[in-house]
Amino acid sequence: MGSGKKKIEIKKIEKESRRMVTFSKRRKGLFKKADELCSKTGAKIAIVVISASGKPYPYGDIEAIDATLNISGGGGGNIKAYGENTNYGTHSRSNNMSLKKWLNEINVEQCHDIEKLLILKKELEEAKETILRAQVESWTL
Amino acid sequence: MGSGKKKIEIKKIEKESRRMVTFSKRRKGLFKKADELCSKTGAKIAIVVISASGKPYPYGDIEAIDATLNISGGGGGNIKAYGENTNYGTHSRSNNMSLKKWLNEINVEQCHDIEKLLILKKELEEAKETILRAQVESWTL
DNA sequence: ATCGTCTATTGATAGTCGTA
DNA sequence: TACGACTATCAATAGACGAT
Repeated sequence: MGSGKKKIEIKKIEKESRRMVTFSKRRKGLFKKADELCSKTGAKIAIVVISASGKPYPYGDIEAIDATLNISGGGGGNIKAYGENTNYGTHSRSNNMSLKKWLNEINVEQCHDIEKLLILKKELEEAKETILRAQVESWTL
Repeated sequence: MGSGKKKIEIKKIEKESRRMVTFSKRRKGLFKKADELCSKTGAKIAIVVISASGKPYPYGDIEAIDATLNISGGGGGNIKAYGENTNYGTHSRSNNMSLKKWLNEINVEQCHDIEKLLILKKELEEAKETILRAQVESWTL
């Protein structure tokens, strides 16, 4: 049997493989939490998680994010997300490249379709709650 | 004594006051989860939660998001986040108004210093290990 | 009211094993 | 190698209460 959860460790996980497993599990859990918060309170949530290896995992409407980036058009922007301090270097890329393209470029050789399928699957599952959602939409936003 | 957690209800919470309480608690929980995921796996996370009343609660670097929106400049953009289905209407606002300004306008009476301190504290803790690069541009709300 | 605290109860997950 | 399932164990939290 598994030994269950141990005490919470704030420290970073050393082993690469185990860290990936934890990342996968917790990312899933985080998105689920977002689902619940959304469903129960009618909140709108958008999340972007970037793995330690630099792979992006968006939650929410990718198209909208992408569209906004496209609207942004030219101009370089500093990429900054939680966990990346101002003084420790921000990675910049051209705004011309949309997030969508970026996703495609980076994920070519790694899990790309799987992720899309998972997202699609999630959306399908969400569809079951569409009625509730519609109700939620009409709240106040 | 409290009756503890009941079974999870996917339904929206009816009562206004109770919904706000739940929103507050769960938003806090969501951010904590993000903290843990970030600390343990070195992931970069950016989140924007918009309450049912339309109040934004960002997690991550607000400045970067704001900057990007500013770069975006003119042009209206559709605000779309999870929980808002494509077919059920997208809420739009002018991109001319930066997120920051929007935050100021809306959160004048409610934005707490505690939140800022927590974020700062988090960033300081993270700074110790920040080597990995994030690559998220920002994204809209 | 709005918030923090407490507690019963549910939910999330670290580690292990099985499968592809 | 990687993912899925399982399960012991810890974490999150709904509701009640008290403080502000």
